Amino acid sequence: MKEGPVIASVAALLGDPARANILTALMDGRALTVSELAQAAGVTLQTASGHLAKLDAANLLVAEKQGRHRYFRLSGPDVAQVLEALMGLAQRTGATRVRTGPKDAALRSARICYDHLAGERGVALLNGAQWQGLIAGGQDLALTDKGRAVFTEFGIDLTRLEKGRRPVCRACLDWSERHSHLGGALGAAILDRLIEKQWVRRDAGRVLTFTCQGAEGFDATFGQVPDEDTRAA
Amino acid sequence: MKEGPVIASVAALLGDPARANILTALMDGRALTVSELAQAAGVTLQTASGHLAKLDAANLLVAEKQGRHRYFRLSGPDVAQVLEALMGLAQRTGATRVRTGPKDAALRSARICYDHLAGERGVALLNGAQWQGLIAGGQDLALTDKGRAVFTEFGIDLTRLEKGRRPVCRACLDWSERHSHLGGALGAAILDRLIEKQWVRRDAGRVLTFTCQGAEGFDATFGQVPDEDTRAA
DNA sequence: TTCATACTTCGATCATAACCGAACCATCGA
DNA sequence: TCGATGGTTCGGTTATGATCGAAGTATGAA
Repeated sequence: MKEGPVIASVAALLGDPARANILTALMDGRALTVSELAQAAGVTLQTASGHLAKLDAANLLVAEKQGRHRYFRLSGPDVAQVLEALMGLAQRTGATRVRTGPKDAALRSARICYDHLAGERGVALLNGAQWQGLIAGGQDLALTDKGRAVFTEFGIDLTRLEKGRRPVCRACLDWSERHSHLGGALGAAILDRLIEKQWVRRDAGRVLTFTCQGAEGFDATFGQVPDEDTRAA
Repeated sequence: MKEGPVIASVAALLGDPARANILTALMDGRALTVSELAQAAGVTLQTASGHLAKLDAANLLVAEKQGRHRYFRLSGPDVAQVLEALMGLAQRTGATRVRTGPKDAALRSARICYDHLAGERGVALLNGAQWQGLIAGGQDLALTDKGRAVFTEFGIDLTRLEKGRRPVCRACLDWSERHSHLGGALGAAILDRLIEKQWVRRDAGRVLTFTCQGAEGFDATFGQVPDEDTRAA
């Protein structure tokens, strides 16, 4: 049984600019309405409706109806990951003239990948957590006792995370950095907390912007530094 | 600048069954001729020629002429990785009726990803190497001193690997296992060595089959076991 | 109940691209 | 040099699919 047609059926869905724009608009983990997605894709409502029906039928999206509004979101983090992989490949192969504007640098620095922190900051988070012994296991990531203490102190309800079906710690390959950042339920919870503490704010699209205070706090909490005294702040 | 069209341009290339078959046929890292690829894709020579021209122009493939033969191979491991990512997404979203035949199980057990070991065995290799302290760093993988000794003893010329441009240790996400296996120059060298020692042989397509002796030797060398006494064999 | 808004469906248009037969070009070996 | 083999290019065919105007359905608010 050939694998080509299976790959092609998924890839063909991504191979239309309007549909790719729709999926990209959803990469920050939010749910958007048909109208919003039509606008994001630059097509009419009816065209967007047809595209969304296809993506829904293919289980790339999940739809929820709220009154007369129909909200769509990505069906899982692996969709975002495939999109990121394709962007990385496009860049490496020259399919995109890399116009290094401020937005590109911002995306590289810190962005949302589905629901967790990605980019340089995202990779730094995972590397720092491992360096400090909060997360162990290399590939089968797991919280250490020390990590449980630190993340609990940081404001994360670990027992709630562990009750869910989603793996707590999951390495998620970051294509702008070519290393992994932290996905999974913990990755998502950390991003929520960062935003809650106003260390980070959502910016245009998937861009995340650290506040000055937030960058300091982040580095102090998750940086690869001699940890005990710098974290007294 | 929207990312949709960039993603779509790459994805559209993968979205044709014949082209996807061509790329899949090259996923085991070999270079094949136009005729061989036409056969693998199930199209005529002239159709394959057109497809290959497109993939070549997009830098997804690299072509080499040898007399009247024209050989193509993937332009890098990230192409294989994108294909694996798409296969994983296809499976999760139900785009493939998972007919669990022996071939699927064999691919899951051990297969070639570009030029290194993937599947259960591939993940076990990386996990075991980290468990034994041969490779450190979680995400920024690096050889330890102990690892240098063990891999050298295993028959790998590390100084040659380090002279090349390719990173020695690289985590490569394994989509059948949802964890990373070991890519990079070391991953490739290990697979070469496994084949050389006849612990593994190439089988149909990308399937790798461990010999009995090879499975034992592999587990003894790279398994997550109390290492000192079992490795005396 | 009526009107406004969100969304879906239908039908027609039109551009695109995969496909293959035929012809041509390039290389190899007798 | 000729014939065989590998591969490219050309031209015509045909199926596909994105697009949008128009019309219809569903929901919410006044």
